[in-house]
Amino acid sequence: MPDISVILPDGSKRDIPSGSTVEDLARSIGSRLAQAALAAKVDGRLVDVGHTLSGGETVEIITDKSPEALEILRHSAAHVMAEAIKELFPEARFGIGPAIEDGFYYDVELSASLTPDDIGRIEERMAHIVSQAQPFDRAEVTMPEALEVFEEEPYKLELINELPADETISVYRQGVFTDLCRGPHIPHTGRIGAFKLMKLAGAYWRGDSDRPMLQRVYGTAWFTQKDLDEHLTRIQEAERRDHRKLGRDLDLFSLHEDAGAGLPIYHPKGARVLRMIQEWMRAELYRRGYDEVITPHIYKADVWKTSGHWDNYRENMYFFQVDEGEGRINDYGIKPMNCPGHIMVYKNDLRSYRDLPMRLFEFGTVYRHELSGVMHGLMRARGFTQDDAHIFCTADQVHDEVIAMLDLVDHVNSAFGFEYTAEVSTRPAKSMGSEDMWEVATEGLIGALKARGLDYEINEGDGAFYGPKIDIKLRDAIGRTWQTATIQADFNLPERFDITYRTAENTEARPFTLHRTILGSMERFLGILIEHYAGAFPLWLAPTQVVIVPIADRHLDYCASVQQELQAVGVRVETYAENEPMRVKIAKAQQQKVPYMLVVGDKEAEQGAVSVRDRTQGDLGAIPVGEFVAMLETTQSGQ
RNA sequence: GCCGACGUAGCUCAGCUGGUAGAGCAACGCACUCGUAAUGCGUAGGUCAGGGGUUCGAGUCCCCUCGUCGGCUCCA
Repeated sequence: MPDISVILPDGSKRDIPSGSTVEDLARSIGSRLAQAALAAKVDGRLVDVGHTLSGGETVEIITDKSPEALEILRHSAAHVMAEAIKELFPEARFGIGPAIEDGFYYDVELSASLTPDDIGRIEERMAHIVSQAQPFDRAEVTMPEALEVFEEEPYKLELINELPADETISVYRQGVFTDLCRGPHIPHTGRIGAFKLMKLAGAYWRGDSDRPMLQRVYGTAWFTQKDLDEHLTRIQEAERRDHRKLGRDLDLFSLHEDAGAGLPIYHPKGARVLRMIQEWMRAELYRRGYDEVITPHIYKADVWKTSGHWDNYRENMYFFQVDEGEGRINDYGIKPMNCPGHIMVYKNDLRSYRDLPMRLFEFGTVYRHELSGVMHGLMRARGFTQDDAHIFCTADQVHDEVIAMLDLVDHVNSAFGFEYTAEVSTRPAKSMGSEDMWEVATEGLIGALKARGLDYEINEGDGAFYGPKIDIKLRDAIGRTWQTATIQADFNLPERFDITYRTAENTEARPFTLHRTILGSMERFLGILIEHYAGAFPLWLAPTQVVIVPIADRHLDYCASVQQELQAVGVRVETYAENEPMRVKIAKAQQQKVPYMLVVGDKEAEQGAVSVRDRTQGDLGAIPVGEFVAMLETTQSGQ
């Protein structure tokens, strides 16, 4: 048989007999590689190890070391789960079952709801299937054949019917389960080293709330038990950091059924942290040419009619009626956004190009009636405070304004130790504003990102109908991403409220409006910070920075004088004066994640000193009070 | 809003197939006055989320509402 040759990733050529598969190639290179081969990338396209090579391709063997490997494994695990479900529930009809970050899921339609017991049974079946090392068999079929194979699978039929008529349709079979699938898959089910089913949820078919709701089973899969264990440990770590739990343990905030869902109530310590962030932010904004405004929480409905909220956002708003006397009844709406107030400030006077850019900011508390199922502690609430600002500027100022915002984003994120990425969303199908405006605004955004050397992804057509936007996603201490800052151009409001300015040529022009938040919502940002720091706020944010721990009652007087001395220089300090052994007080302060504990006994009282205990480093020994204050100042100025 | 699970003391949880509610921590009181992560003893604390129903009897079974959790959808 004549040889063909393929190119390996290192650029070398390798001759193999014609008709060889990827597996044959791997074996010809080495038996270890043949053992390790999971799939391959042929000319950049992922294929199974059973794929027949035709010669001339560039071939990269995928092993469990490859970046694509886990995704392939998890996709295969989804098929194994589907097989198990089909064995247990023959009436099951299948939707889709992709690999996702950290795992996979499969959507199925069943006559009855799955229970946690069922999950256990499915896992057992899966373990059995894995132990059998069932091969994944690939076959290519024509459209009519595919329609026949899946005649009892309405969801699969829907997917097939949407494929282009000339598409090669591949199906994969292992055991009793056959799936419409592009592949590739691992060679056989035995390669799934470790898996676990994680949770059950409802999911609309194709994400459409008008279509049937299927049952979604989530799982995770890894090459080794060790990897799975580490994954489970990471989940535990995330639970340990959960801001809802820490918020209670650290006495930061609470949520009350009686008060209403999604309405966080801040306790003194939570309020203190929030105010620290706001004060810091406010100083930063003044420095950057912003002016603070304060606007009402409610407006007459007419305002919301003008702004468009009445027509487009009403179901998310709280409206109420007020009897103003003599039978006059007015509708009022609670603000879900701060724009109208800021616009009114702008509109209050004639504006000239000399006034621009005008940067108005507000810590504006807004209320949105979010769907009942979406609330999540501080991260998703119905009442929250945005660090909101609107910049009114001319077209040619957009670029510099956006650069300034990105600069602020960078400053803020690095102050808290976050890395971040940017995404640009462009014009959607349904949108307003001229092509020209979109062009200018989108270029302004992208140009600014480039000027700052920030990498970004583009979400084509994902912008708001009123303008393009940049979203900033930050990455916390354990690698999770959160959306916080958003920078949006808005063509809608200037139009609706008919705001203008006088140009240098004494003509009337419409300003550009840029809407932006840097922290997003204070609630969400605080929640992210709590989880990022696992509750151990850095010194400058810690609600209590120092706890004084007297050893015995006779030291209380001295404690009071130390406390006064610290308070005098603005240190947030408490004394644990209750009648407990000192070990207990230290344990409590550690649990409260207080940065410094000052142990005070006979020795310290005599010498005018304090024994400093750092929450992470432990006992640092005794130093004079003045020295401790200097130490705090040094640490704090690092911020 | 939709699917599923859940809601017992301030917190974490126990309470089997219906028979009149329990622990640890926290709180309060007393004793101990203590040297770097939890002193001992005692006391008090619950309309078992709320409402309705089934039953001789409901924390336990059924229905509704509210809330929480995990997803979906939404995120002008």
